[in-house]
Amino acid sequence: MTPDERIVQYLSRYIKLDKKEQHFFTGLLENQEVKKGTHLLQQGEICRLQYFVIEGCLRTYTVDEHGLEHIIQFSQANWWTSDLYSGLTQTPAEHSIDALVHSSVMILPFEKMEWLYAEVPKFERFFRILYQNAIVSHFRRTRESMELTAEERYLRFTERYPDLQQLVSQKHIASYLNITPEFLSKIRNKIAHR
Amino acid sequence: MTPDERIVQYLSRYIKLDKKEQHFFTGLLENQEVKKGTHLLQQGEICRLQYFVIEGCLRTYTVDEHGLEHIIQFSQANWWTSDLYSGLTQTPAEHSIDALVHSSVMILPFEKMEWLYAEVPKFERFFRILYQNAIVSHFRRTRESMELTAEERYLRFTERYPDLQQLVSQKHIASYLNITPEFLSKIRNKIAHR
DNA sequence: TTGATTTCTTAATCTAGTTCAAGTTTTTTA
DNA sequence: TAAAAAACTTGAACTAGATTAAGAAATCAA
Repeated sequence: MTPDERIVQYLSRYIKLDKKEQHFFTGLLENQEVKKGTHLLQQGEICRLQYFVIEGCLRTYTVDEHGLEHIIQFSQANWWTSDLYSGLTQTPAEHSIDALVHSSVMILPFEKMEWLYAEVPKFERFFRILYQNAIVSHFRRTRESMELTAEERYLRFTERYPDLQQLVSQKHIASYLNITPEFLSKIRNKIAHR
Repeated sequence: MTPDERIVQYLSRYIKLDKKEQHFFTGLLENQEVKKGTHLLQQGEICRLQYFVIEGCLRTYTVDEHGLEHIIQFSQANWWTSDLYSGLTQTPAEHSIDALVHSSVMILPFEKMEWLYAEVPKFERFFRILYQNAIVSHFRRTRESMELTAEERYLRFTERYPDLQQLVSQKHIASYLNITPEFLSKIRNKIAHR
């Protein structure tokens, strides 16, 4: 399947588009192959693009004032990512985005969004549903960060994303869980000897 | 202004509705006066209603397995709240909602949503924008919980919500910041003597 | 393929924030 | 308006997780 076909199939879970609408949409997109380590967005830049992952894995992260990286989100196949606030307001991004493995992404520029909504209002519905689901995930993450210990969060992570566990380094998982790599190592050791 | 007028005025920031559309929308709503302490949703129930705060303040929180409360969100005037996942899937709610002070809310039932979207598609746009903004806030909260110390989070909170600081108890602010009331008390003492 | 770099592990020491407990102030209720 | 309940404060003891450091294992680059 081509990337165009992949994203259209993905959309069909949420909205039904006719051929003309599909074509209009895919006409706004560009496919990009992204090598491992490539930066798609740097903190401080203005975010002009939204990324839809066809395959591979991206990370969205910030670097705090002590130089520590904090991974806010991993984005695997069929996930969208960008710095939404920066993209909407055209102000400098708080987040950086890069590829953790070789990836294939579709690019949808923010500047095309109002045109898309005007031409195919079904995309208002699509993004309404997409964002609705994203909010549910964010609530869950906030809840789990408040209720669970580091070990519990790690176990949830391995259950929820068994594939990610293989794909990305422990250092990155630790960053996502908001603990140090050293402490994650101890947690894993403890779990293994149980 | 009546509650109907208030919510219509609020909507006009995002979408332009004619009289007929306004009327259709307000016809789906009910106004409710909520006394301090009233439970609008209990963890475990199925969430059937969405609340829009006209005035007052609600809290959305969970109770963990140790019986500790964690406040996920405060909702003041012009904020929406509900347990979105429960409402969308009609499964038991993870969150509870109650009123921290006497409040006035508009109620929009989940079961009316598809009808609303069908009759007035502009509401797809409205909720798309609403959810978009909510995601921006969630990202910011996640980032701050990862990057900042308890004291820094408290200072941000007081800057961002100076009014809430007056309105709700320190116990609740501590819960929102994910620290104990004792530790918040110490932070405040430290700040005061500086 | 080897040397360099990065990642992971282990252990000692440290600290931000928790827990427990007791006293004080404020708010609620009858 | 008095008494009960809830919220806030303070301090001592504790702990989950951080920091530092050094070695081992894995990965990468030439």
